[in-house]
Amino acid sequence: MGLETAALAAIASPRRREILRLVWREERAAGEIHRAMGDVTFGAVSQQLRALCESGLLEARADGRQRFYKARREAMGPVGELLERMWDDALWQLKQRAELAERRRGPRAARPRGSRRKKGTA
Amino acid sequence: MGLETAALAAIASPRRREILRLVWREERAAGEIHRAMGDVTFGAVSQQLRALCESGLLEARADGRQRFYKARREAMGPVGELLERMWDDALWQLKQRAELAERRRGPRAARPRGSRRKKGTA
DNA sequence: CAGATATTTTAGTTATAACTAAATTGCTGC
DNA sequence: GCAGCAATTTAGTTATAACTAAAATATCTG
Repeated sequence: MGLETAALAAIASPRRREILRLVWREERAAGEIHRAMGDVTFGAVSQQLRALCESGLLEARADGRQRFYKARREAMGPVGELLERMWDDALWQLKQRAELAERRRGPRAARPRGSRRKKGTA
Repeated sequence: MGLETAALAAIASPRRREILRLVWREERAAGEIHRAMGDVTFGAVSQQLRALCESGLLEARADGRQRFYKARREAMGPVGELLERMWDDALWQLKQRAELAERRRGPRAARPRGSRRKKGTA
């Protein structure tokens, strides 16, 4: 099997790189991942987890009310090696941190304006 | 020197990958690159060339009214090796082609609405 | 200088990614 | 069943990337 384009898209985003690093060697529950990331809502993390699953880069396992995620390293091919090299590189770590800090000033407000629909009451 | 984040962003985009491939081993004029790509305006190509230069992945050389671009392979580190492996992979090539075709149905219309300003006549 | 050619730049548009807050779903234990 | 926690989903927002068409810039040629 060759290289996955999904893997390239994944590693282009600091946020997704952060998730991948957390679940690279051992599975973690969604909430645990969220807590480890800070400054982003649970919902946002859940969305990224779904995207990563759908492109085959993560696998999920349900246990009780928790869901455990783990990287599918074999699906990433050479891109995986690249990631590992990155994480071992001290200089790189600084850069990644800086980029994440920038991203935190991204889409911010999204303040609610109208009333919320109730789906079940139609 | 370590890995450049810019390189990751570059290889995540099929369009920029295409440009990089064209100027990987030998320099090419902007127009030549544009003609080789098809289905995109010269302006769009020029913008991508600028972005790639600014992130240090290409170098430019002016000669008469032409501008020649060439990849700065040494700035890409391990990402460069990854790209080379991709281009040698037949399966990958099919995928890349498909993705470019999709991207061609991206931002399309941009039809003009108002009159254009004339900068020099103020 | 006028015209042709090569490229860049600008202004505006569309599509999309990433996000938030709130609602919803699913499981557990009382 | 209902309260409570974990996680997901939804609807709407903001920021941004990629693009087009037109205008501008620069260089060469007669």
